[in-house]
Amino acid sequence: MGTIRAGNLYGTLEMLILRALELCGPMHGVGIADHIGSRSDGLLRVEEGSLYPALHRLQAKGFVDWEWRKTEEGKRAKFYETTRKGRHALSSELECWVASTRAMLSLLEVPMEEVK
Amino acid sequence: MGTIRAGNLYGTLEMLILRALELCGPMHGVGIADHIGSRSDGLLRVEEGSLYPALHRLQAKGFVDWEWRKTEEGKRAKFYETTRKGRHALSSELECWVASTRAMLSLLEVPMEEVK
DNA sequence: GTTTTTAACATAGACAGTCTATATAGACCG
DNA sequence: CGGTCTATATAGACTGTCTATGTTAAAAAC
Repeated sequence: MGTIRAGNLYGTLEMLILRALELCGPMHGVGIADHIGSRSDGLLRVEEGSLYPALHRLQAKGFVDWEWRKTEEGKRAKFYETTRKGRHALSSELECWVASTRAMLSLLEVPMEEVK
Repeated sequence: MGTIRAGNLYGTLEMLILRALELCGPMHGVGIADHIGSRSDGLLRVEEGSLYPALHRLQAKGFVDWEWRKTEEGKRAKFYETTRKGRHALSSELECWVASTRAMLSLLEVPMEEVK
């Protein structure tokens, strides 16, 4: 059971990005993708073709801001951070996701030991 | 926070159906949808336009069988049940979903109390 | 200081699974 | 027999992902 099948991020990517920014502070696109990939042991992989459209949607909704900065290697990159509005949206989306995940775990009768 | 937003079932519906059949025995389409809806307190709602295509996909893959029977109200309905192949597929899909959910919970830093 | 390589951003197009809306068939009822 | 209800069915829109490819600017190599 190596990598997750396609479509498994569906509907959760914007939330993952917002939360990563909220928890870790400003990051650039590739940094966010790396963060998600490595902190999930490569289980959750974010492709560039999903990442940038998601970042643009978040920006269009006013959930993130960005500015050009330099990475540690000296490359220019857009560093994103959440806005107040974005954190607000994240909070309710997260609540909603947790509720539906709880419902799924109950419906599927997954023992809690397997989740913890 | 009433009903879950659109798209939240994405990628999990076939698993939900298979698991419902595995746990509760043969059911017909509407029965499955009702089961999922009521057992999640209306949080997870399966629309007919999602349900039947999913059932057809499951059948095409050989994961379910069906036969005409009568409901308690005497209406004819297709009663579905899982095949051996379907239970096998369910088991690995479930394992995969649990793993990615665990990764999400960790990434999002959701306290376990909120899930249990 | 010119060329090559690389990191980061970007986008077009395919695809899959959901949703909305509508349609059909059979059973029961008056 | 016409009306209503239950269950199944499907067309078409929409959304968010993926694959594949392209662009830009800075660093590295020479």
